Amino acid sequence: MQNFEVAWIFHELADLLEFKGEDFFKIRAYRNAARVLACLEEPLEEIWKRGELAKIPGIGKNIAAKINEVLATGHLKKHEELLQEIPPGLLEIMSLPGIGPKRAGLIYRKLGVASLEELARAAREGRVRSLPGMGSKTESDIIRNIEMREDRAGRVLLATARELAGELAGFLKILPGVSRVEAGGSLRRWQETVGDIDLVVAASEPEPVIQAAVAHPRVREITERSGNRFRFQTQWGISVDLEIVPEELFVQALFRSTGSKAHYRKIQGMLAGRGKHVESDFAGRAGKTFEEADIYASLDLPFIPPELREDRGEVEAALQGRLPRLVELKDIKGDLHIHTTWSDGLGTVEQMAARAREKGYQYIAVTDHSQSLKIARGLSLNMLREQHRAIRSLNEQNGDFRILTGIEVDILPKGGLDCPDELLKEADLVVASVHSAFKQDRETMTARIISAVENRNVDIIGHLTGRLIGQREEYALDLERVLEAAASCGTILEINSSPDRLDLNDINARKAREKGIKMAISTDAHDLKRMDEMLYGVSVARRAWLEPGDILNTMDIDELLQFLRKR
DNA sequence: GCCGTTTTCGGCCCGACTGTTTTCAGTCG
Repeated sequence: MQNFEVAWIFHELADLLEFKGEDFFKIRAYRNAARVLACLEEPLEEIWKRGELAKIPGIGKNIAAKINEVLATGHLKKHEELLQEIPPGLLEIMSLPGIGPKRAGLIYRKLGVASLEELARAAREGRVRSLPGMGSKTESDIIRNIEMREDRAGRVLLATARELAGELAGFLKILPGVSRVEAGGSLRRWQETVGDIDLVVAASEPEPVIQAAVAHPRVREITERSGNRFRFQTQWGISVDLEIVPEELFVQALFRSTGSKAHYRKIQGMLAGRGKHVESDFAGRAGKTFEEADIYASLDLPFIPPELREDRGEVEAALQGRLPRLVELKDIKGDLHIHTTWSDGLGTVEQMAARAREKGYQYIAVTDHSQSLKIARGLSLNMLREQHRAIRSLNEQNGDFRILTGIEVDILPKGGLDCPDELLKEADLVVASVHSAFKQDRETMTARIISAVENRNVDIIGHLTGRLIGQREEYALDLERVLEAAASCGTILEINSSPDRLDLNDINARKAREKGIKMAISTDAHDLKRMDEMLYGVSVARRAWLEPGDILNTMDIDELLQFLRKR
């Protein structure tokens, strides 16, 4: 069992207990445990075998016993019992924005509604507004949010899909007779969500591959099968399409699988114009193998990276020799949005810095939350001063690595920042973000954010649109005006690498680039593990056609400090 | 539930917003 699978049980347990109206602190303890377990770097089973579960911070005697039960039996009795008692659909209802345990309970008791589907129907029929405390606005919010969820039904976050794809590909690769395995499709193009995983396998014989795949613990059943293609359902609810081809056809199969359809068709058309075909002209044979670059080269085109293959002008740019030199993970020299134990992070400043060093970074910026964000233990002004003193003294000890003093300052509902300008001025780097009053109207929200963009002390605007993929829509915002303001003030916009944020997204980041706005790719990490998510931010930047020069944190430390001073 | 200790209980979490009301409960970050 993977750590996050154990964590998930406690996460769900907390939701179930919340529905039952259990003690707040007990629920918080379970939530905290789920978070800590999901962030562990060592496999939980190892810690368990050493008998050191209760040594994990946030895990006491009781939760340790429950983890023991989960690892020994594969499930948790208390969790299963609650699932029997409470319809699982209620948890989904509770996860809708604006609906918590009380309202879900009310909806269940008064309307007999226990699933999203039933709730959508009840809302459309105007039955929800009859409940105390709920009116027509709540009703239309419910409908909108359920529709948003339906839109992405069956789609999963890129990071989740990549994890599963990596595990399956690693497994298939070592089978006898298998020479190459790669994921194609939207996953290879690094789309923010994917509908299913496409794996292309080069193997001498398809049958042994499929037999082995079916035996993999993550695989539930084969759902379709035609020729050399197999579709199966996994334990994670993600479908996998497996295409098994002889090695000489691997590259063309991968190329086709990668798509996008529009890009593929365009290339196909251009090849046809030269009397060529992907299928017949790029099948390898004895002494001759092809790579994707050969397909492009036959059209006198440079290799087009999968992230660009969306038919958004990449073929035309390639024809004119104007393809960007896309930013790469190795261009990144530091992380400019990091939380620590001073606010709601799980790692200390020293730990986060040490990890950054291991990654080969030259710097990080410690940007803990500001005073108003109470739930995240936002730092009081005095604590902030104290933290910055502590960081300066740390910097004196390690000469070749720089920790920037910073803050993620809240952009307050009425505009203005949650920290006086004198203090912001002293910090090396200021990220300003919205964490409250998401439902303001477009005009108010736009003015609010522009007030931060125009503040001379603000360097970067964090997660600009506030969306959480599949969970929360972006707030109402005149993006065009915000971009204009950022361009004219030289304010930097963040590409937040969190797999459920990816905010700015590819489209908006490309717009920003066209306006000459610089961007910072940051993880917003709250623990060591999530510092690894930088690659997802980089993938957004690549899909947005960004080059190293567009990105603030590709700068060396000296260049960065000079740049920040001049702003 | 966990944690820490002033060592076995008391503290941990709080203010603002929203949609509904007409004074506030529920939700959120």
